[in-house]
Amino acid sequence: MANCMGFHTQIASIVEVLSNAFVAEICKLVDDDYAVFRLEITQSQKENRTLRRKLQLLELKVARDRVLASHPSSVKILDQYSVTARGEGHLTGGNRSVVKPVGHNTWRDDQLITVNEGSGTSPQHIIMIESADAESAGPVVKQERRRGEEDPRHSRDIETGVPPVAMEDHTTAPAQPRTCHSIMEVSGMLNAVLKSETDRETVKQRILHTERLGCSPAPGSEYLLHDNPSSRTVHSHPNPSQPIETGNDPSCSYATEMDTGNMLFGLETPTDLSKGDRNQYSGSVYSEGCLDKKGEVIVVDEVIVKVEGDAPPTWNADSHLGDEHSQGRDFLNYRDSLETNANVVTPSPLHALKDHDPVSTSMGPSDSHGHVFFDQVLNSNDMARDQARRGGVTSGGSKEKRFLCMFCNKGFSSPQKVEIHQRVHTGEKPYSCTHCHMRFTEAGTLKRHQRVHTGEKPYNCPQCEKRFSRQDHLKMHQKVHTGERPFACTQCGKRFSERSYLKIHQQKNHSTR
DNA sequence: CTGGGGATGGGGCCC
DNA sequence: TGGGCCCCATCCCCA
Repeated sequence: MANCMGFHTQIASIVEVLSNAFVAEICKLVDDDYAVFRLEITQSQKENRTLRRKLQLLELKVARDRVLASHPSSVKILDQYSVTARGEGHLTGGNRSVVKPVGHNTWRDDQLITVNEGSGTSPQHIIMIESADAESAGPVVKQERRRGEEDPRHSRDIETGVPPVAMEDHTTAPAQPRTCHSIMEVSGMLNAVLKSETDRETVKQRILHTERLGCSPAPGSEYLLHDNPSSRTVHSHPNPSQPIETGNDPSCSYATEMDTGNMLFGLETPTDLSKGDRNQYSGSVYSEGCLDKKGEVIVVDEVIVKVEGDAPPTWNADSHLGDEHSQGRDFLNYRDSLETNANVVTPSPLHALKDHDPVSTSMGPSDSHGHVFFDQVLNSNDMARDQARRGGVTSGGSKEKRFLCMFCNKGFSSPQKVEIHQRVHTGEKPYSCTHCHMRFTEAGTLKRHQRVHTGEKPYNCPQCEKRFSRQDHLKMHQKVHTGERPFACTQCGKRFSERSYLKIHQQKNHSTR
């Protein structure tokens, strides 16, 4: 019996040893395969980066060709294949960008946009704007981007003249907000260099944070960019008082820090946080196809093309509209129209702003050449259309609208209104429904929504006793009884009670595409 | 199956 | 702040 027990003990120990060896072998195999797999992933990522660079190069060439074709004498394009050595005071790491000081709020001939890519091996491109009359050339938007080596999502930065301490190591500090940078220098219209910061905080909805960097608006500018105090954060610059390389420019300095990671161009949808959200931004949040401002400066990825005179802007939509989201179609149409008629400024819905923009026109004669830049935040052509149909950016109110949206420059009469409006761009939705996952930008919208849950329908049709939760729906419904069909199809004359019906009808029956 | 049309709900803005 | 208004997208029903 004792022998039997000992035998069993030996058997058990042998089985254990064998099983351990087996497990160890499996682990080894898994580790080996994992290493191979990781190696393959790394190689694939490298290939992706290489292809991406090639794609960018092609895009740049296309853009350059277009610019040269339209303005052979006014644009000088340089290719820079070497990384300029930077001094101690500059950012290190081989992937910084430098913004030349803006001396007099105007773009001078000798001012370069230098975009240095990290490896120093990929071609660099500088478009040097030559203006026959730089002082009158109007505002110029310069935008810089930096693409890092490890992860482009974390790699955008600006040359601020401060030590690189501000850079965050996102790989070692994942809790840190991901911060990417770009800069828009706006000179002319606001006499200001704008700096805003997109700071992907975990708090709330990745609200764009903005801060003003220690400069007051130029004396000539009576308009203020509203800085939402609720979303203001401390900038990561170690020395906030240290100005950006703007020299003694009395203008106001902002920088826009963008996360380029999860998007081609723009921000992630803010409703990523609430994945179930059926959000209208879902189709438009990546849409960069909104030219909020008139003008002749086109940002083409890493290239800034300034188009002078009344010549139409040319831009490379392919690099940004790969998915052709619905909201970007206007831009594609816009580009198409430009390509087919290179000398006519197409009456794009975006250009509608141009003619109805009291802000722009009130900026003084120096703004005769306005801006065209992509609102890289939640830019929606719907907004542009809204603005256009409401008569422009400041849409004709009698009140003075001194408080400008930092994203689209639309004017509002109070900072609170700007704050609410800016939620359009930031995606902030502070009001959440207690009955469902829906979130809203305004309290009134939430209240209205909650009737869905309560079933409250205070508006009843006097003709049919049908009840509605909203008055505008009742009003719409009453067209059924009145037979009112104010929207007529221009092609076939068919009339509809709602504009959206007409639109659908035209899309289905008279669409040219 | 398709298009028209009604209903519904969210977004945004003005007052 | 809330009401009103308009826009838009979507769902559903019906001819």
